[in-house]
Parts: sequence; structure tokens; C-alpha cells
Amino acid sequence: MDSDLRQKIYDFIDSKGLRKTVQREAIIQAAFSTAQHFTAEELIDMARRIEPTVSRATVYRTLPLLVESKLLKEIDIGKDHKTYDPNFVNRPHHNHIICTDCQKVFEFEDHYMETLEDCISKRQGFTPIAKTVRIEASCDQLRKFGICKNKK
Amino acid sequence: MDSDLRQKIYDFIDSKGLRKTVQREAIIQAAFSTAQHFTAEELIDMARRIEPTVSRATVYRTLPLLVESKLLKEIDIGKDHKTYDPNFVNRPHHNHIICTDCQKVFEFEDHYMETLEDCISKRQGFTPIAKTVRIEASCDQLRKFGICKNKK
DNA sequence: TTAAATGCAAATTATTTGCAGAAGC
DNA sequence: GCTTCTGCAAATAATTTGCATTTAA
Repeated sequence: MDSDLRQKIYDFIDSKGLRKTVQREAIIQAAFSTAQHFTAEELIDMARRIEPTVSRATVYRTLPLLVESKLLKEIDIGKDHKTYDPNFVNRPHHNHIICTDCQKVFEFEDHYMETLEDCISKRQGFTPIAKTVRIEASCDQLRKFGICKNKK
Repeated sequence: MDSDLRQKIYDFIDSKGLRKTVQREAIIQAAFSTAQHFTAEELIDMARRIEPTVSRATVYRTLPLLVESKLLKEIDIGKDHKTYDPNFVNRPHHNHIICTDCQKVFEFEDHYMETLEDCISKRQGFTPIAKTVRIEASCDQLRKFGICKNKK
């Protein structure tokens, strides 16, 4: 976890008047020591490897705090549970491509997309607050060569 | 429900070898006699007004069939339940703006968005299959004039 | 006639919550 | 010391499923 991120996290804790507990520390540590997306259940496992006393309830109570703080973002990858993405602190405008062949989720940023979303919103009489783009797509490598580096 | 839509629905039922039942008819009638988005629970109510014998289970079993057939699309408007949009038959490429002031969901279509998504996918090595754009945005009317036609 | 579809109620899954005890400030 | 936070286990909400019965083809 880089120091800029650590700073933002503790700024948030302070600004909310929240207390620093070993459980929260472990959950935060777990959430941001990976660039992987994760579910609540996965975060429980990850956090418990750092601090075994972390309970399911505390994870479920901490997640909305991190989302509210914009440190974490809830993303919809078409599953029946929520998925969390810890990469919005570093790349606030990225979006996702979900491979329909291997189910992996890839991130992309695109400046034109940003601009276009702003234009569309304005035309409709709105000022955008949060923008989400999700593309489900099939792998060209796999189709052309029968193989892809993400899925053999 | 227009006859083109009715045709598509019965094409689907036939192609799947499904049976025509009063319950399914009622559910379909209910789903497509509105342009409104709805939840499973709302669809149960709507269908029961047409045919009171419709059960919760049948609605929950029918919804995935309609989604699979592309007649209905599951959309994510940030709630904890699934929301269904019956307007993709007529406007297959539309997207949503969710007003953060009144919570209403507005639909828009944009050709540039379509093209851009295709370009981005291609650049990443994918061929798009399904594309979703969701913009949460605040109402300019409301901010400027303190009033908006959607929310007084 | 027979395979598919239905309703009911119980099961499942993800998430939330009440409460009594523990711990940060 | 006072309040926030925690774990536990029970509660909730949305959705799914097993099974006996009904029904479409």
C-alpha cells in the first residue's frame, strides 16, 4: 500500500471521527494490498490472515464506510454478490471489460469516454456524479488462435 | 404490446419448445404492457392483476427465460434487488441516467457511445457482446431553478 | 399419455442487525 | 468513563428449489 493511499485512508478515518481498531486496520490492509477485485467473503478471508479476530459483521460494517469514502468502489460484474474494486484511488476513471470466455475482468481508461459521458449528461440536462461502463466481450486471441494468455 | 414484440415473444417460446400457459401469458403481458422498469416483486403484482393464479415461483422462473431471450434486460440501478427493463426490444442500444435528486431513471441512446465502445473493445483485443453505461447525475433544472418537472 | 409447468413451502445466499461485552480516546 | 466498536447469533430480503399435482400438446 503506497503512502499516498495510506494517507487518504487515515484522513478519512479522522474526518469521520472513527476509531482505529486492529480489525479495521486489518480489513483496510487486506483490501488495499491487492489490485484484485474481491467479494465481502473474500475480504473476510484476506483480513483474517492478517488478524484472525476479524468477524464477518465487522467486514460488512466496514465495507460501506470505505465505499462512502470513495476508497473502494462497488462494481457490478453480473454476479449475485457485490464486488469491490480497490483501484479507484489510483485510477478514478477506469472502467471494466469482462471476458465472456475466461470471466476475467480487465480495466481500461479512456479520455474520450469521459468527455462523451459529460456531453451526453449535459445534453440530457444533468451534471454527472458517477459513471460506470461495463463491456462484456469475447476474446479475439482465443477466437483467432484457439488460445489466449488468460485462458489456455 | 405491439405485434412485432408479440411475434418475437412467441418466436422465442416456440424456439425453446416452451409451453404456452396462462401464467406465462400473464407474466409476459404484464412485463411488456409497460415501458417502466420493474422488480420481480412488482412483476408478480402486475401479473396477478391479469391472472390471479400467478405464483412467485413462476415469475422467478420466467424472468431468466425472458432475459436469456433478450426480450428483457437486467439492469443495475444500484439497488439490492434486480431491476428489469422491457425496452431493449425496441431500443437495443439504450443506456441509463439515474437522477441523484429524484432517483428517476432516464434512457438515452448515443451513436458515438456505441462506436467508442467498439473501438475500445477492439483496442483491448475483444469483440463486444453486451455493453452497459450507467450515469448517476444531478439535475441541472433543480439546481438552477430549485424545481424540476420530475420532482417538485 | 407424458413431459413440462405450476404452486406451495422450505431452503439457500448474501447481507444486516440487536445486544452484551471489549476497547479506543 | 463514556462512547464507539466488536463478535455472535439471530433476523432479513431476495431468490431458488424439491416435490406433489396440474396441464399443454
